[in-house]
Amino acid sequence: MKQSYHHHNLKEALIEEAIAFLEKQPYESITIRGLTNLLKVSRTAVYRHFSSKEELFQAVILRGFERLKEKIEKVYKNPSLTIEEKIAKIGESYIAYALDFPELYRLMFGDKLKQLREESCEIQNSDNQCAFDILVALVVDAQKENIFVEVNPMEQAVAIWALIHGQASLLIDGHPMILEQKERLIKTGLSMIMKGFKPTSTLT
Amino acid sequence: MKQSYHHHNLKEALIEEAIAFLEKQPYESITIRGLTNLLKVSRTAVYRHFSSKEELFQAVILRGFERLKEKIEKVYKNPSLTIEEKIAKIGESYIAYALDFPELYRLMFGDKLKQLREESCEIQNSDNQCAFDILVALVVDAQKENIFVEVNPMEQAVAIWALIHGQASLLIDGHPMILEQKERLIKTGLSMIMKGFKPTSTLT
DNA sequence: ACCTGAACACCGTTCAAGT
DNA sequence: ACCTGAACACCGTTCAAGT
Repeated sequence: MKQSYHHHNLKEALIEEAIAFLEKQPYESITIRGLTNLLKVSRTAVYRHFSSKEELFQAVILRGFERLKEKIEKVYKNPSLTIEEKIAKIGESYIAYALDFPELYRLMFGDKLKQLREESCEIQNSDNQCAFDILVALVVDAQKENIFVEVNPMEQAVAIWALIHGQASLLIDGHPMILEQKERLIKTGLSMIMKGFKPTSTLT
Repeated sequence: MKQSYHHHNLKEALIEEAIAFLEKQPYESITIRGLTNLLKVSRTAVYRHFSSKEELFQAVILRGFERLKEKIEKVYKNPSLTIEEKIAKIGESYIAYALDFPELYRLMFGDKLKQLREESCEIQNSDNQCAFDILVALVVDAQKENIFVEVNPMEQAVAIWALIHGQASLLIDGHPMILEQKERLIKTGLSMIMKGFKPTSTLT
């Protein structure tokens, strides 16, 4: 079992352990010494797989985006859901993810190394989409069914993303009062999206 | 001139210099040695005014919130603006502030010491309001003039705040593409707020 | 209300030398 | 593909002793 680290598992084990650490302490206070001690390897072993602490956590961030994308994709590809339900459920899933892994989420959307974030889509299989691309596709669907007014889908997608991301951020880092009202806030946000983009609402 | 630091200005100078540093480098890479070298004081002089680096930056965060509040308050109290204009202009000002001082903004809304953030209102003069309170007041005004549907003003205020904050975050840390579309994104976000909350839009 | 200078514990990272 | 052990530069912070 310990032998396994000697062959091909250490890289993976480091990423998984780093994610586990992030659930208990912030990025800044995680040390390579602490990580390696827990994995029972030497501190220098990290440098066989990553050139620096930062590069290790780039891999962690990438993993975080992959998982978020999988979660969202699962909702998008669920054939039993209407488009309205998908929009609602993707928002909920997204926010749930942020609340489940707050420090990982902070790292993903913080400012530590954005170069990699731009790559993060191309790294994946060529038939895959970014989490954002899924949202854009959903907006296009909504426009086709006349649920959303027909403007540039990217703009609507970014606005929705900003709202959800903002809600997630405020729930994680904001005033405790906000967290108490979680359910109602999600509902209000959703109603803001739906009625705001609905073409029948344009009689002033 | 140098004498002034010996009397009462060092605390203030440290805060101002720290904010200036934040415009050029991230919080993590700012060192107390670098700060004090530039101010021509000894490294240990900081501890006459702050018990730690963290406490110094708590003061910086507080200053950041004060300035943001002033900026928003100025718009709110401008009698020549309609409520719609105020909503639009507060959003723009807020986002402009985040783009002008990205690292300060990250610090303000990151997770470094939220204890102080909860105090940040009470520390100010008793006749003052939080930036958020101003937004709530504006929402109440909008409800009175029938621009917004009458639900709990807090919920609408948080939803708006989340959207603006999310936009600011994505503009600062997101894909460069988003920054290029800044003007249109702000416009789309505003339209999402207005039409979404507008009571006349409720015919499905 | 500052100064100097030395020291401490703790980092990430490097290197030499092993298996 | 790991190990040990020593070392380096750089932190925040503390302390003793000054003015």
